[in-house]
Amino acid sequence: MTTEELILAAARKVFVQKGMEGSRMQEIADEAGINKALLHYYFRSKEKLFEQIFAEGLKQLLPKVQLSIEKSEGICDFVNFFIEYYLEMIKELPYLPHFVLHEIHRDPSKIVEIIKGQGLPFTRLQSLIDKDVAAGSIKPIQLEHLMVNIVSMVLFPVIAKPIIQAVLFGNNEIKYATFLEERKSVVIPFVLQAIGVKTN
Amino acid sequence: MTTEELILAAARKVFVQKGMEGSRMQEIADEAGINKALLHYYFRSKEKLFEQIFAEGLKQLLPKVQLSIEKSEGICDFVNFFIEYYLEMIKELPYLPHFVLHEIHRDPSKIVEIIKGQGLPFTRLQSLIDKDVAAGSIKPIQLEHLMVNIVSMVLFPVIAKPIIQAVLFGNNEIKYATFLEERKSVVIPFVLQAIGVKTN
DNA sequence: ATCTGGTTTAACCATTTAGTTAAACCATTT
DNA sequence: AAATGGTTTAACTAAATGGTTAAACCAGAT
Repeated sequence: MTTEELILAAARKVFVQKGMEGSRMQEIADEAGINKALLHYYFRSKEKLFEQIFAEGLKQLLPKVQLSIEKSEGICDFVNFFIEYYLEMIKELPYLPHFVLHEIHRDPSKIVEIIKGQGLPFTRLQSLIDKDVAAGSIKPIQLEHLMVNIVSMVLFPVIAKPIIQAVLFGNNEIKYATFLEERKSVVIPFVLQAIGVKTN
Repeated sequence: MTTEELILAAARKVFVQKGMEGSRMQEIADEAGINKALLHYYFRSKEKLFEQIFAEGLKQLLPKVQLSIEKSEGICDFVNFFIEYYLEMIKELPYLPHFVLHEIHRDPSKIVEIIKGQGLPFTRLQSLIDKDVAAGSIKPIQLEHLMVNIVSMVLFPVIAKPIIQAVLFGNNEIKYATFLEERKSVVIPFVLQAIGVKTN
């Protein structure tokens, strides 16, 4: 592992867990097992180092949408792919959503640049909905609300982990983990039923 | 307005917007129009002042659950009351959810104390569900998943405001505001349909 | 008027923290 | 083996920041 990769890995760990303002360059240096001055040698400033971690994080969060839309033949497919992908991702990177959301909240201007050129294929998704509505296989629903509903139900449970674990599961870590495991088999039917897909 | 209230109002504004780590005592003093030393005269430390704002914030977020459960005769009532209450609250305090979530994430031990003694009436809610399931008016669903689904769809849209506004509405503030206004009339039917309540 | 005691301020202190510098290190080339 | 040049370090600087202190302020009591 090169020094640069070492630094990035350490920065990722610290930044994602504590955020830009909660992180210290010294802590990142310690985590990487190097001198603090080396951080500045490889990445001029804290801001520059942070940008890299943040952009990388945001990019990991978005392409799932694109892929899910492209793979889908109908809205039902999309719901399945999308929820499955996202739940898979947060299992591996549970801190990512809160990190990205918090930093965007701190400086909303950062999205603009990164999202520019991403150009998600919402028109295709819209036509999938239109087709299914016309066929009478789902009830009419606004694309934006459907998207937000799904993303909410997938991401919020990890963003609010501490409070959910405390309020609903008496701070029992295992019960919370089980709960997360169940999400896939709960959220998919929940959404499908909500948009009026006939289930057996 | 007393000096103490002045400080609390300023601290609320700054802390809720920038979080504990992002806030400076000087900024709070400026916001309150007083000397920085006065903050320490009234509230010994940043930590103490913050605790007060945070506890107050968390308490504003929870009682809605209690009230909604107590007022409801069936799960359908609950869904209506709960969603309506929360959407009303975030209209007035849109920064609160992100603030509370972020600070809990930073130091999860804080919940434990505050939630202790809150004792939400989940057993009553469970019996409401059981009754409606037995009567065949709704499909079986786990209380915890239903709760999380609803809270997710209500709170996430404000937590993720910047990203939703950018990705879905081309950063058009008004379109986002309209979207939020529509949530009530979208989310309530969405949930009711999802749990199998017959709608006309 | 002046004494008293809570309130407010300006000036200060100690620590933390991002960032710099100059020297040391070390592999590769000559 | 001496020179070269990228890499790493220890020591340092400047600014920011939470917190303290001693004096000034000021309303109400004496």
